[in-house]
Amino acid sequence: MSTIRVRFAPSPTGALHIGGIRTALFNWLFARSQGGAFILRIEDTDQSRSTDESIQIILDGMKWLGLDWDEGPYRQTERMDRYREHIDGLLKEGKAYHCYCSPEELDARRKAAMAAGKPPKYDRKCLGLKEPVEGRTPAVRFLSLDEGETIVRDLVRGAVTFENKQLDDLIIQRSDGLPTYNLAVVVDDATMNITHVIRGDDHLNNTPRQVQLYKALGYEPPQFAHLPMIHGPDKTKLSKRHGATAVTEYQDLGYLPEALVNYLARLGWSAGDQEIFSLQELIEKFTLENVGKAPAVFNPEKLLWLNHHYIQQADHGRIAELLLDLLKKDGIVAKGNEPDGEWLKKLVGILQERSHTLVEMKDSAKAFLVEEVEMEEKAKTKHLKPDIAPVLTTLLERLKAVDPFTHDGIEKVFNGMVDETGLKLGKIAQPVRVALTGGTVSPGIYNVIEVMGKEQTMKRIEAAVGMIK
RNA sequence: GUCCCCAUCGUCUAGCCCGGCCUAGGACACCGCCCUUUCACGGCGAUAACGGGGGUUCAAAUCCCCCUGGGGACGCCA
Repeated sequence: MSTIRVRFAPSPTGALHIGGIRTALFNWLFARSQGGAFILRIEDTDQSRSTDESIQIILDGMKWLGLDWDEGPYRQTERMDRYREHIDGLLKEGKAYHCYCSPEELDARRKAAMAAGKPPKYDRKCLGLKEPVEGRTPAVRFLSLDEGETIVRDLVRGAVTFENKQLDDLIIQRSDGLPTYNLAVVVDDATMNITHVIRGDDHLNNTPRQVQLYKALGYEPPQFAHLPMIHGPDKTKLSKRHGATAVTEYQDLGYLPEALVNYLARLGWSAGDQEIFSLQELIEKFTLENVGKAPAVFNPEKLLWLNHHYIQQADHGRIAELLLDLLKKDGIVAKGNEPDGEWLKKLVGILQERSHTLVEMKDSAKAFLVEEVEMEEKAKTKHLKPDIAPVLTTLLERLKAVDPFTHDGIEKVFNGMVDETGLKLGKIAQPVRVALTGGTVSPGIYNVIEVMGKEQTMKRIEAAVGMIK
């Protein structure tokens, strides 16, 4: 039994897309669950669109999500000799031929065919050519079968039959001498001994041609598994116009990698009723049999719910570090002037359960870190009225005496105030909340006071009383 | 237009392969109630789906056919 080898083969032409990383995840999960190898290969044969920066984005994204690879990253541009050999071989055996048609001519003929209701297939104009065409560098086309049918046995879809006459002679080498995707992918998968090609559904139509190429080249085709697409709310292929689709965007939006992984895993795959999976559980439970066939609409709300879940679960220290990064990025915390680590953990502790993202947490944390609170006008006029000033002043006095300055002691002071004044707790708590945080929304007021500390609490309540007068 | 794929709550899905246990289960969202010092969290509850038509069968969400609908591919992109 040969070992299982799978690969993720992105093209470095921009952001690392949600759909792409989902494909990577499924490949990775399959490899890890089967004890196979996961190979990373960069498909950069299109030199006009590939960039090193994009490669870095791919590597960073995969590392962030914890998808480690066993081999690579290989780059196709480093394997040109291999492609050339294969192409020359096909040429020699008459399984490929030179084509001198220009892209413009081809485009015109393709459109004409479509308009006439015919399959937009290459007309083999150059097939019988004996002499080179003057002044043109040829591309190379693969001579495909025009009779019979090619059957793709797909692990998620079953047998898919294509009539060979529908398939045209695809270009395997550009006129600039570089191989095209269809050739490079076949040569690489064959020579890298890839056993399972797991990729997006949008490649299903390429598969019969690739199968023919494998055979023409004398290779055994691998097993195929085509994953359903991820759609936007309008049920079309997920793309930029649907909003955040890049992995880095989710990172910036304050999502935890385990939330994204968990969410993506459940898009097109399931294991009974289970919703929450650790990476380890995913590895244990992942099978291609449980991959669905229908496309899935990307649902940001559910991702948000998962992110909230993982923020609750996460270690306070880890969240504190991530939070600190965001705080610095926003200039709320200056470099060299970081808050105490233990204190920050306490802050995380009270912010955690109401934060769905790290960015949300950062916004709530701001009031605890700035020198001067920004007062929301509406909150101020509603809660900081003259009649509350004496209450705040009394409260201030009593709070001053609380020692240790912790939740329970603070609570006693408030309860005492409620008993004496006959006011409802909310009537006292809200003004204090506004005084301390500048707004009407925050964690429990005793927690806020404790974490803010005696000094800041005094200062801010005093300032509020001053503001009222 | 041609080819290919797909079809269960608004969304992700379980069930389908091996028909009966399905009065179709779970989750997100939404709505209601409870908890409550605000906002959340949490708890409880409700609404909500087998696209249509034909078969096959004692019995179909499950098997077959057609229709419809949706998607994808049709590049010297990957």
